[in-house]
Amino acid sequence: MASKLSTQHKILDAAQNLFAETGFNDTSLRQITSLAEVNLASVNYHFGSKKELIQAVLQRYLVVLMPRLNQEFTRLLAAQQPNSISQVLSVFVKPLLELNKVDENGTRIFLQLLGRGYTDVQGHLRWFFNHHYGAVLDKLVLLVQQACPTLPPSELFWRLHFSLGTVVFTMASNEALAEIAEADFNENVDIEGVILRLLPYLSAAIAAPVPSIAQLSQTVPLAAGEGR
Amino acid sequence: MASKLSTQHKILDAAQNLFAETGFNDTSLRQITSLAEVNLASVNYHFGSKKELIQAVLQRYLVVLMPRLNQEFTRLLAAQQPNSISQVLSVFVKPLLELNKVDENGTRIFLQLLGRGYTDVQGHLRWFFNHHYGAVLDKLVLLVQQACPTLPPSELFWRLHFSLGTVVFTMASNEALAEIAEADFNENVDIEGVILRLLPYLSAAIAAPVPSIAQLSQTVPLAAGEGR
DNA sequence: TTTTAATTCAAACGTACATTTCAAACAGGT
DNA sequence: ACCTGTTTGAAATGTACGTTTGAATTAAAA
Repeated sequence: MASKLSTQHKILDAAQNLFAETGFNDTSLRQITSLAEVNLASVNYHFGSKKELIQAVLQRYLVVLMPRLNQEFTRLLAAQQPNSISQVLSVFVKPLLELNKVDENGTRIFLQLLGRGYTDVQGHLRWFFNHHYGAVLDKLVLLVQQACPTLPPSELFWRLHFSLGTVVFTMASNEALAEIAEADFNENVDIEGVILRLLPYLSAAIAAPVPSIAQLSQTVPLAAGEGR
Repeated sequence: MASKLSTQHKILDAAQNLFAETGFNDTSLRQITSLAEVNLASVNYHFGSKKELIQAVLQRYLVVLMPRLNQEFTRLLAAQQPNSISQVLSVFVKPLLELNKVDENGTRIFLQLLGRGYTDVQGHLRWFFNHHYGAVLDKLVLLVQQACPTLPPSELFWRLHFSLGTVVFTMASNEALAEIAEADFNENVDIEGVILRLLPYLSAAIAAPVPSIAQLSQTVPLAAGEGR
């Protein structure tokens, strides 16, 4: 402990925590450098710009997580019989929790950052992500398709994004949620506990039956032209 | 068409669209007033501050939506036999779509604003919301409890927040998702379509079976002390 | 018409931001 | 010790922000 960290490392540590908590645009370089106890100019010296700092913060986790996920996906794809949706989602757990080796609270921080990347207006992040790791995600889509062969591709697309929303939002408000859960239900709720609760929820959600139009209009008797 | 709108109305219309698209903090009063074609100072004259403008934008929808939801919840609670989770979630659809009478695209805009309220750092919004409409949400919790009597209260708590995350995140990134869906699947993805897709997903998710510890460690053979 | 209040307007205020600059401090190799 | 390239430091640049001000304009009341 208390080992001498490089300026770059101190910046990355401070930046990730502030980014996760406040978002990318609402965190200033002044907040980062003052928390990191480094000079303001050192961010631009070491990373070039705020934009590149954001990418560097994410990259630190992505270079660990994505090869691990890729390896797991490849293993599952090689199986003879198709995997269940529950099996597919389960392979996320270990690689995600191993991010705690990159940094204390790494799992939570990374997932929060991921959420920020989607909700904040950061077009460069989406490009950065898809460009570097699009192939890995294609394997995931393929696995889910095999697990849920009756699901139309567009429905699968939406449900995967619904699920991303579940995870990302949960991690973003993790602190508040854990407090309430602890106060109201006397429950120990660390990040691993939340992830394990997510699995059955997401499995059932992704594999939910697709109702026909007829079934829909039965439960939701909505006249056409409801809008103005 | 082309009717003379009041300055306040023009500000609200411009503000809601920019807020929904870019977020609260990343939208400046200068963008708003220039889109509304009014003077910069008129925002502070009519609404007092940017913070109060944000609340006014949301309030325009909440005063329509929440009494409608309250009425639906009360009706369901009066039923003799408990309602299914699908029935409970279905009552959201009509009130939400009726927001299109408040403003063209009102449903989409309101849900996006709701998402922004949770992901942007806007503590005053969370207080504002819970303080004014907390009682309505309590009825929802009661209805879901009745629909899923085997679900432990703590699990229900988590799943409702998971579901909130799904909706909020989906709406926050609605634009990007709709673009991709249109490009990849040639699908018309209006807000009603997304809502109807959410219903079976959320119904199955909330009512998912709760796996025992034994079942969990079977699918996820994770050694204790995986983190640092 | 005159008076009075409500609204709009251009301009400025003070603050915070990302980024740049250039001199000072530091490092390792010779 | 001396040089050389790397890193840090304090200060300044220019831009954008929310908010305030006070005069000009409009609309309504008397």
